[in-house]
Amino acid sequence: MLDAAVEVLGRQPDAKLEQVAEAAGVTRQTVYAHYPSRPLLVAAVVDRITAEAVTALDAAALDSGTSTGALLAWLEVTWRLFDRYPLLQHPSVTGMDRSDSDQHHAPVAERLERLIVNGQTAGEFDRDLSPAWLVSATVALGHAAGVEVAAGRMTAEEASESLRHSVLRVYGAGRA
Amino acid sequence: MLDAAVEVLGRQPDAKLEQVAEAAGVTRQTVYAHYPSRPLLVAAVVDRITAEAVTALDAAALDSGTSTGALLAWLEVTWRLFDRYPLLQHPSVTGMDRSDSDQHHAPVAERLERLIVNGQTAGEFDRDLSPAWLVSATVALGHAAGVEVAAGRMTAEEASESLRHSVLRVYGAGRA
DNA sequence: GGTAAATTGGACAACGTGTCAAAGACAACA
DNA sequence: TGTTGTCTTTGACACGTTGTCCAATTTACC
Repeated sequence: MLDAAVEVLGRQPDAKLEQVAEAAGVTRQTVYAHYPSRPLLVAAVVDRITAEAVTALDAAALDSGTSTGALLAWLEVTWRLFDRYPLLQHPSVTGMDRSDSDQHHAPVAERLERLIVNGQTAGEFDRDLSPAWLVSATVALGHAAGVEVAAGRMTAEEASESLRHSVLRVYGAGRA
Repeated sequence: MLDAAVEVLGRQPDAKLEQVAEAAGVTRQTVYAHYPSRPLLVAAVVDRITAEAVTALDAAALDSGTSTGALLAWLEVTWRLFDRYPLLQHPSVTGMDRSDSDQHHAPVAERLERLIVNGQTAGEFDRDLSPAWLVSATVALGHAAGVEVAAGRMTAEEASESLRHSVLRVYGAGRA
């Protein structure tokens, strides 16, 4: 049933609980029996997607090779997920950060922060922006790229390229 | 009465129409008489704020001096507005972009795009990222900085500094 | 003063969320 | 076979917000 929720809410974040229930082959009240409120359900969905992301991320071996390579791999993996699950761009998730839970997608951000620190101490990335800010900036730029694509103002390739380019610049990477 | 709406919704984007009406000294139905739906009302509010922004922007004489200076001035002005009106960070406005109206806050983005083009042709900014993307990236970074402050993870000064630093890097400015 | 406009008050439908209680299904266990 | 406990279903309902309608009333203008 979480599967159904991931399927429905992942693609259509505004779907009503009734539709989730229907997709799961159950009743609305049964959904409530498992997840007391909508936000809690969404949180569970995000957790599941996060787990998927972590798997993909760890398969990408971020700790080997250059930090720049790892960064690009991270962008590649998360970029794919963002376009598979529009939910991740949706306010109900984006806005979730500041209120109660940073813990949900934390593992993903954590891996990024780790590779940033590696890159900074290795001298690959510039050291005068804090890792925490760079994480936020990276996510923000990825979000922007996704919006451009969704709005039809850029192709997925253009956006992806601009994103890589921009992020590398913010990190102060790629200078001799 | 638009004044009241700006006051209330600008600071508290989730405020109910009743509160807007109360602040305006009228009834809920009277609000509906002027603005048929909530989205239309917030659109009007955004328009008003945009006008305020344009005034401030034009007072800053963006077309004189270096493009870098103009960029920093643009950031300064919009940064101030973003923190005076949390509504601008709210989903109802942020999400408004992609659906129906880009025209509302367009003048602000347009001025940024213009100075980007100036900077690029003058060789002050790098030319291999499109102005349109740089606009989106700038707004996204500004948004991220605002969120960091709102979440208490950075002070307004730290965020503002990181924002300036990051934006300049994305633009490819500040290199010998 | 009289007319047209705007405002008010009250009531109401629609919609989604969340709650509750009672009946039904189904397994495990004796 | 019967019983117990859990999970699901069904139907109903409260609640809050948005949006609509209308008759009565105030306001403003000529």
